[in-house]
This record gives sequence, structure tokens and C-alpha cells, in this order.
Amino acid sequence: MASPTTDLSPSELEVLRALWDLKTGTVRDVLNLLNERGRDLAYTTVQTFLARMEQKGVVACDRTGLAHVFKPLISREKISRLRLRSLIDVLYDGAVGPVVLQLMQDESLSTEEIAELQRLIDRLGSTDGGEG
Amino acid sequence: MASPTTDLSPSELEVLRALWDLKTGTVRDVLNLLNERGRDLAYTTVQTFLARMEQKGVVACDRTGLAHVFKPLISREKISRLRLRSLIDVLYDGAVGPVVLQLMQDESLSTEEIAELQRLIDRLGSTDGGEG
DNA sequence: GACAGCCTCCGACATGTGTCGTAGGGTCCG
DNA sequence: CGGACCCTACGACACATGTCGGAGGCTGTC
Repeated sequence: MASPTTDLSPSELEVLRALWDLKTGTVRDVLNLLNERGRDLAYTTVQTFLARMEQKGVVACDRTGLAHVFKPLISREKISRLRLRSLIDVLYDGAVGPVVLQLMQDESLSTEEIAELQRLIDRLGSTDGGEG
Repeated sequence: MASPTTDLSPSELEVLRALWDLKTGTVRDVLNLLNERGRDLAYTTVQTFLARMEQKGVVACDRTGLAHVFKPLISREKISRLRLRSLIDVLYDGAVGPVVLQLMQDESLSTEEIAELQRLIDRLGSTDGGEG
């Protein structure tokens, strides 16, 4: 039942991240990128994660060539959305407010981001028809 | 090394949630609350989670009475903060903006929350000294 | 056509997580 | 006192996760 993305383990997510950055790539490609990022894994370990993610439907694999080429089937935003929602549901019973507030208080936003937020709020304010 | 909170499993978090709501309580108390919430676990299962969390330093246990009384050592906000930070780091390399934006776009905020946000932004805007 | 070099498949294994059951020890009622 | 009842401690077990190693199959080059 649970969204496949909910079940992504930290390591799998790390691999998926590499794949997002690569857009598409082989085990070797992913491994190399991971290595560059200081993550030292065995070739087969990466292979395992990719395989498990394929089973979960998170990545697709093109087997026509010699080396299989993987590509993500789920966007960063999608994962982010789901993770966020899950966090909000678990910690605040679905209330978004507290999280946004906390985020804005704890973390420093750039002036640019603040401006963006302001614009968004203006939009929300006008779109809003009032609720109970 | 990793913050203990990072290592809280979903089930442990669920139990911790009950404890937050109870402020303090015995295994039985937690179990009852969990049951009310439709979570049907065995007494000893709850006990196990509580024990594991005590080991992780997430809850404390008063053993003076007959039934041990547990209480959370970490606040909801703290967990929220850590989880959020981890999510932001993993998905956006630490950039808060995208997450806040997404949150505000995806989830509907009440007019009240929007107002709160507006106030916060005003404050941030004035506090801000400008950056690159 | 043999060897080096990649690749994939399969299986393994330690740890963590979810979920109990049972044994053994107080408490309290009749 | 004896039994019902609740509590804790300990151990078990299956499945998920992190991490490989080795077997065996193309490719490309002398």
C-alpha cells in the first residue's frame, strides 16, 4: 500500500540522488559520482541498490545495451513532497503551518527566497476565498 | 555519531508520539492510547520500543514505582527540526527555500497561517541585513 | 583464439526493525 | 493463603537494509 518512495532507505535515496544528477546512467556512472562525493562503495553494492529500487518501481532499467542504463522514475520533488507530507502527518497531524513556521525560523532564508515567499503569499492571499 | 533522533524508526516514533501526548506514562498508558488510535500492538511490543528508545536516550524511565513511568526527553519540535534538516540536506543540499516553497504550494494553509507567515516574513525582512 | 577488463546475476551475512511469547515476580481480593 | 492480574526481563524470529564476493558471460585486442 504505502507509496514506494516511502520505503526508500537512506542508501537507496543516496543512489537515487546520484541518478537524478546524472539524469541517466550505468552502475559504473553512479558509482563514480558517488565516489566523487566521498561515498566509497563496492560496485556490486550500488548494483544492489539500483536493483532493489527497480523492484520498487523507483527507477527503470534499459537492458538493450551491454551495460544496463538506469534512469529515475520519480522526481526529487515527488519524493520531497511525500517525505514532507509524511513528516507533517506524523509530527503535526497534518498541519502544515507549524512546519513552515519552524523552517522559516530555524533556517536562514536568502532575501531572494523571502521575496519569493512574499510573492507566493500574495498569491495565496488573493486566491483564497476564506475557510473555516 | 548520528543524532539519536535520526535513528528513530517509524514505529518508535509512533510510540514517542503517544508519549508526547501523554506527557508521561507507563507501557500500558501508551498501549491504550495507541489502541485508541487504531494501532493494535501487543503489550510487549510497546515495551520493546520504549526500551529501545531508552537505550537511544530518547525517553527516560522512572523505575521507582511498580510500573515504570516513561517520559520523552526530546521534543516534537526537536525531532521535527532534525528530520526537516536531514530531508533538506539530502534532497536539496541544504537549501531551505525549495522546501518551503513546495510546502506552501502543495499544501493549503489556512488564512490564519498565511497571516502568521506574513508577519514572520515582515520580521525576517527587517532583520535581514542582505546577502549575496 | 586467448587474455584482460567490464558487466550482470546470485547468494551471503551482519545489523536493524517489527512483533511477539514466556518466565518469573509483586499486588490485591476473598 | 491462593488465584487473578499486571509488570518487567529476556529471548526469539522473520523481514529489511547495508555491504560485499565470486561465478560466468560479452568485447576487443594482439
